[in-house]
Amino acid sequence: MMKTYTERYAETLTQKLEPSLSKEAIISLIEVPKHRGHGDLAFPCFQLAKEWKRSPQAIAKTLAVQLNDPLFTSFQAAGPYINAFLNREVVAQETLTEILQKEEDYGAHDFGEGQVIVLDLSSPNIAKPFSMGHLRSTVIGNAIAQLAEKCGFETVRLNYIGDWGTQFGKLIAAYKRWGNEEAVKRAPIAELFKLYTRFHTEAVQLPELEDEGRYWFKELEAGNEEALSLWRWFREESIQAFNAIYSLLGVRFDSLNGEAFYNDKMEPVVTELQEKDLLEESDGARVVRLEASIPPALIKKKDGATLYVTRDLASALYRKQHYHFDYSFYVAGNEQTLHFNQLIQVLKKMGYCWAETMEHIPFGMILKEGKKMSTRQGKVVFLEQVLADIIQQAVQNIREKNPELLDQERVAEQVGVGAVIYHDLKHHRQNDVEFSYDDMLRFEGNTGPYLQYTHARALSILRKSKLSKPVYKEGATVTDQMWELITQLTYFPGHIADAFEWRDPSLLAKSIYKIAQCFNHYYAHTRILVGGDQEQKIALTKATAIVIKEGLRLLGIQAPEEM
RNA sequence: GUCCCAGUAGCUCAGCAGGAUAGAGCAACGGCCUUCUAAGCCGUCGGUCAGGGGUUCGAAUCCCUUCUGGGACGCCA
Repeated sequence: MMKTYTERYAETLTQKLEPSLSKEAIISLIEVPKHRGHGDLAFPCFQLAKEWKRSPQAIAKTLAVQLNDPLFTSFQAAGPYINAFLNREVVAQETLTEILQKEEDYGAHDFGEGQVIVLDLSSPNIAKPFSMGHLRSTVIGNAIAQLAEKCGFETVRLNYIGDWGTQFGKLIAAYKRWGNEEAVKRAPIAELFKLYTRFHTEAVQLPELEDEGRYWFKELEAGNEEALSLWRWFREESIQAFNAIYSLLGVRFDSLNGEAFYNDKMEPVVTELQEKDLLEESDGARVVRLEASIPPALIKKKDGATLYVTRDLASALYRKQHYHFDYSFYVAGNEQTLHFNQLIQVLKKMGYCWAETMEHIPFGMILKEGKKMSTRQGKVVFLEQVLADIIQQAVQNIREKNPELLDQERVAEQVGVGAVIYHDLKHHRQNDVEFSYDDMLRFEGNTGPYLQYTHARALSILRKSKLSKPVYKEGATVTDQMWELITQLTYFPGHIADAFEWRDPSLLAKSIYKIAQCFNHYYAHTRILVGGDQEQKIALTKATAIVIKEGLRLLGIQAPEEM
């Protein structure tokens, strides 16, 4: 692990610098040079220069010759830096042995042991299409959950389905006017969405439609059997359709408790707020006032109906009670930042200090031509369609490139889905992502299929070699290209911890991409099954395959053995 | 109007708890399949890091400001 090498370097330096700089200070100063010629680790001498009132160049020069550590082959002064060069043979041996021994456990941490994280992710709305935005929440949330598990946490994945609200009144009204059972059964989401949008377009001309919608929602809340059974039916059909998507994406949930589940849990919260004297009246609505910098949280409408925050308060309390979480993550869009701030603040005012452990994990929107995709303008893109198209593209590629491949459909699915997931996760979580079909249908360069392809080729070599359990023995020449790759492999465990700490799967995506890139450089220039040092070369290939596969798994992407 | 976020190569994005020559992918152009899968590899082209101030030995990175784009701002979720 590179961190330990940094520590080793720091220890060596500490012996010479002890009174002026502590080991911790030295560790934080050490950096990985951008350019290979500058070695593996660098120590800048600017701080010492200040303290010792000598030029950093002079300090580097005198200090470099005093350093000595068998783990390093040399310490070179280069201007104001002391560049350390690791002993490649030793590091290669240590790292590859560790990977080959631990296999998919390589990169695991234990700092989360004994702690529970609940994650709120995906949360699609029934009767609305599963959009690219929900994809982000699903895929980012799932990757963070996997990372958490890799760090020792126990996780609970919650899908807080949007299965209640005035839109169901509208939907029932629309169904009763224009609906058709067969059509809904055939394509539930598309059909329900059609009804929903038709309701909105026709309501412009026919204002009484709105009243119908309100009427049916009231009936629904009052427990009208006809309304309830339609609601249950819509919900079931939608969930089944969502499940098809989830199974393609390889995401499972521990709970599907949606908004409706909390219907009977909100009144107690309102009562509690009242008892704690936190509710105030404002323009007929009931609100909780927060710090001046945050607008008050609306708990009840003028007409007494509850609101988003109310429901989330109820769900937060329920989740704490039910799962005893140590952390609670909400993977939801950037635009909901204010809402989650309010939620957490209200809980704190209620005296629940565990609200501190709740965290909104925001992500950027998917844009089309630089603008938000809006349902109204029909700009929304159905994930189902995207997945179908992309899998089709993968089928075509396989036919062209590897027609003898067995199990083509399954591999096409893995590749297509991998492309979609990776395309999403490679971007920094909080940045908006420009939606581009062309980009997603591209399987070259920094893409999921590139990583899968690299892995498949590595396995292909391993299949051809007769060594099933290669061992890396010291003594092989570590070439520059091998070294580049090995260095990247040493970073992997640290990158996993970083990705978890920053709640950002893109850090892991970058790490694997870099590994794959280095392997491809190496592979293109070295014949692995020919010539000397064969076992070492095979060991390196195997270690690379293990790490890429595990990295992809953490992102929620499968790694086919052939493609 | 108030508050947040972003502006880096033609396009999509990295780099941003300050550090040595600003990086990928795509697109364009030119190479590499008689030997481990060409979904690959190698090379060329391409940047006043939005503009202006400041802090610092040193700024794409931190602070201020202007411009541009986006989002959030009480009865939707």
